[in-house]
Amino acid sequence: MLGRNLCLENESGQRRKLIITETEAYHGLDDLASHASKGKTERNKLMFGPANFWYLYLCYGMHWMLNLVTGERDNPSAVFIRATDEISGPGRLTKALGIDNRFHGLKNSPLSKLWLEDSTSKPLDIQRGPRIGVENAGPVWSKKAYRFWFSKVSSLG
DNA sequence: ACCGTGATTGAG
DNA sequence: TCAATCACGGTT
Repeated sequence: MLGRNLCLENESGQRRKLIITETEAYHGLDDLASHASKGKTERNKLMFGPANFWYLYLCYGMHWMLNLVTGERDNPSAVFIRATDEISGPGRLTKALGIDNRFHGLKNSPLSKLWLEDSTSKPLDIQRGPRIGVENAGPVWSKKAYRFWFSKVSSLG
């Protein structure tokens, strides 16, 4: 997903496309940093469904967090979108784009007005490191280098 | 370092 | 019921 475009269509039919520059992986039932690690609940049940659906949840009562379910049914993995070009921070991203729980459970598709597509740019310098804000996920999972980002792109014209 | 803010969760 | 938690962001 890094380097791909996050695309949004508003009520007027205008489209906005931003390059995804930072993501985090949340990897299955074992991942103590993942909502899914405690089993299926009302909030996270979407993660246990098929891949390619948006998973939104409210964090700290204020910030909508945008994820894409990536694991197939009963394999609750997801990718958390933390930043794009122009917008840093997962909460600021959704706020800037007007993304909230209206997209929760919708498919990654233009029909949902929120979707991914290939970009004309490719990341040149992908880096990885520990995920943010998961210090309480235990000594192993809090340190996994499951955050990915880049700063340079090559334009394919 | 601290706190706003409110849904979610599991315990009782 | 209820208290603790929380994949953040802005301010001290």
